[in-house]
Amino acid sequence: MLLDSIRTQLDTFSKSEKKVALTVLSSPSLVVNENISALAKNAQVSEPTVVRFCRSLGYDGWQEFKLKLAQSLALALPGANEQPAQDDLAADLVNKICSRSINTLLDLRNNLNPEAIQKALDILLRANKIEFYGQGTSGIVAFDAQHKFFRSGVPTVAYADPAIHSIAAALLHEGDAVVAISQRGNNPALVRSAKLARKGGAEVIVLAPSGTPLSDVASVLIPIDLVFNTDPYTPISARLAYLVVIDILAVGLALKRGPEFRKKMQNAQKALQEFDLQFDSFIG
Amino acid sequence: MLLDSIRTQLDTFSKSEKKVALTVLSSPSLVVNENISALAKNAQVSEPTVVRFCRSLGYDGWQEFKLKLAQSLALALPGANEQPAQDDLAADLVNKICSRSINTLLDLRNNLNPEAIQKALDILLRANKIEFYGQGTSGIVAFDAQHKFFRSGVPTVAYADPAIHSIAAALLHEGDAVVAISQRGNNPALVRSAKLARKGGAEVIVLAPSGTPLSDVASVLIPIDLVFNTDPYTPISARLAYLVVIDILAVGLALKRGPEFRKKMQNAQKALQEFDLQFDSFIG
DNA sequence: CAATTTTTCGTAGTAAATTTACAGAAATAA
DNA sequence: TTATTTCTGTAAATTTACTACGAAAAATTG
Repeated sequence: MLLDSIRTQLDTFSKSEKKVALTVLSSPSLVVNENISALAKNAQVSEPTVVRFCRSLGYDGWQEFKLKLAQSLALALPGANEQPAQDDLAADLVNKICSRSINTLLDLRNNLNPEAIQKALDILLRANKIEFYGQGTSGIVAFDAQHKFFRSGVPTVAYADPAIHSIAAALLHEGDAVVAISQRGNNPALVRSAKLARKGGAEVIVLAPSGTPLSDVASVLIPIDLVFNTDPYTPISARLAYLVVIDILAVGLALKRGPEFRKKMQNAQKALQEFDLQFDSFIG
Repeated sequence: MLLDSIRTQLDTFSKSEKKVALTVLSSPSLVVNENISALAKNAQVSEPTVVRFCRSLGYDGWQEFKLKLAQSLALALPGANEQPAQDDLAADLVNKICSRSINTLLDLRNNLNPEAIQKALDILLRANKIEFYGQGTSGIVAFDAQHKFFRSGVPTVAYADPAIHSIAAALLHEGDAVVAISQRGNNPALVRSAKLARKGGAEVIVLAPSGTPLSDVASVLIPIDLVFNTDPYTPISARLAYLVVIDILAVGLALKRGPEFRKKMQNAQKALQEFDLQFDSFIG
């Protein structure tokens, strides 16, 4: 969600740009229906400042920003932005959380940069070894990634412990790749490990919001600009976006590797089935 | 859908306007990304004709039309409107996998049984202790669940090892709850542990496809009937559905527990932030 | 079939909106 | 303080969208 992304980056803006940001957040639909001078007037800044604000967010200018905002607002499914209330029936809960998750992915689909994916895939394809680093929720994403890449026969590990991944990072060489995952992008241990990895000559693919400390040390940044919402009632649906990006990378790599991979994958499937059968007879 | 509306009105347009209409229909995204003169050139008409075309559709002019079209496209699933560029692997990949994931969740929203959720929540609310069992991919889901429920102050553990969870299951009593997660629903170890748990008096919530061995031993079944696709190129997006169901349960439980929970959650957030700061100064 | 009216459409010009260039102001560092 | 960098607004330039008008084409009528 674009608005979330603005909210997250609020502190990275300058004083005047922040005025613009707050105006946009307080009445986004007004922004979509008006032109740049109306917004400038509303935010009590000059028009160029509005343009600079748009650029800070990574857009070409006002035009593109307005368009993306309009799209983002259009995606807001009914109920998706409402907080589930206490007396909600289960049905309502199901609706709201599903809708919110769907929104997150719709948003991802519209904003995920294919070029970044392409670059990341190039690195992964050449890598001798792939390591996934993440902590907390992102640690789970890291393990999921490891699980998925491992199945396709690529040598991978995942670390969720800061002490461990900093050691691991120091041992990397040229030709190795790290995928650093963080939903807030400001985990100091992770930033440090990413730096270490790069110093050793490894490539670092970062999955994090743009404009964060972690994103700055990336060889390739895959920006995921969704809010890390601290409201406890809000499910951290951003995590879904991360998982889908991992899916994309895993499938992309598999496709690039071609038939060799397919065979390995089938073997893995087969091994799993045989295990089940054996186990079945074992336990009776 | 705006494009459909253009298609139906095709015959009401004049000759030149029809050219515009056909151009828009053949590559809508081009229209959204370009300006009026690009479209005019592409359709081989003059710019005012494009404006007239927009007016014929009932819009104020090009600006409004473009905005509405962009919104309309944001909502539509891609592939329906455009031919995916053959050489652009990354963009295609992003689209396909996102769309597939979105469809999975749309499907979930339509089919998830709220009554089952309600029953599961009742059990979880009463539970003294909650254990999550799952293996392989579902093991990651289990850990994710543990992570989420743990944060809300509910005593929970997650096991992904069959040997371990069968021991754990044997130790459960009345008042305890197990959430057994399986994407195929036929993992013998998991079925066995579920049976053990029930024998000890614990309630077992099952997340699995209906009609599977695991679903038969459930106190409450939350059926997730999505295809377990064995095609190695297909990401197992069913996993997303499981994660969202976990979200629903976690949020639902949090809501039922009310403000007491909210406080605990805030404390957890605070602890995390303080840890970051400490760690920051520690590593310099 | 010619004359007239109506509709369609492009050229050229206008108005508006967005963006750039630049310079002064504010903040930061030395 | 002074120097340097960063921010921000003014004003000018450019791009973009739109209007006015008239020519061509089509439709209507005598």
